[in-house]
Amino acid sequence: MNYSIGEFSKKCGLSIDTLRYYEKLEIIRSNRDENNRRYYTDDDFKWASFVIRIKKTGMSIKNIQTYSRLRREGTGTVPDRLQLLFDQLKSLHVQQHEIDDNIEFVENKIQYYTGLNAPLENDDKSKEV
Amino acid sequence: MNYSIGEFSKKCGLSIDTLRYYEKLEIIRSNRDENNRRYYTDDDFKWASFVIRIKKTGMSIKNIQTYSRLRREGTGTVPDRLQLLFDQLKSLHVQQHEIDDNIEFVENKIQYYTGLNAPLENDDKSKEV
DNA sequence: TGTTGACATGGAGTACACTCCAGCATTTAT
DNA sequence: ATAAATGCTGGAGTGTACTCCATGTCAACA
Repeated sequence: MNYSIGEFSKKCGLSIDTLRYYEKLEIIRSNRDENNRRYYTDDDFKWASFVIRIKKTGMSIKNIQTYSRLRREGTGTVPDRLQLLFDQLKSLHVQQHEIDDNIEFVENKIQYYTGLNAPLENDDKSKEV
Repeated sequence: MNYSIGEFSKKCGLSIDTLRYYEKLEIIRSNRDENNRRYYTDDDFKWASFVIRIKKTGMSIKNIQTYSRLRREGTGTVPDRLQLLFDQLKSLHVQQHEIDDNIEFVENKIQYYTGLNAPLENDDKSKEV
């Protein structure tokens, strides 16, 4: 099954402009028909789905670009790709702890404002934050 | 204790440019001496510390701007400020779940590549992502 | 007295990740 | 046959949150 850029855009959820942008960055490449129009295959869809999913994890476009290049270079680059994934995983674990901290902070602030706890900063209401 | 912008920058960790930028946005205001030079007080430092901390939770500059305005308007705006905090808390909980999902996804991908599990997508190694 | 050095302002530039547009070609529906 | 829709390219514009720069003022020190 082949898809025009419009069809593929609807299928994968990326805008037409984003697809062209990713192609310029060599992240999601397309094929061309006899009129120079892009078309995409089901394999392209699988790859696009992965790109979208890894992007959702917060991987930067630059790293996704690197990952895409490595993938094009073949199976010999699997260790390099794994490194990118490990880096991403590390970053996610860091974020996870930061989020926990942030939740604690905002909850404390809310408790301060709702008066369930003693004030956290000072007693001068005119200077409260 | 009063601080020049350079001293305050070192004390709070925001660059001089960022302090001036935040002042333009009316987030962290300064006082001026007889030569029109900014100076900051210890109360300003408390407020700046809060701004920096809430920013770390991912609150947008726009919402921090709103929060700052509400604070200037007095204690009557506490419910509005609480609303901003509750919104932020909600956003953090959403992020927390997304991060968990993302960690699961990346871990699975790593397991796929390290061959500890059956392939997750297809068996054609030439098409792997 | 002269030269640092910190500070002032307004405005331009940066990075990221798109998003939009002008101008043109081709395709599809009536 | 023609109008609307879809596609093409290169390049400009957007939003967020700063960051940098040119130019100028002012005070302190050698």
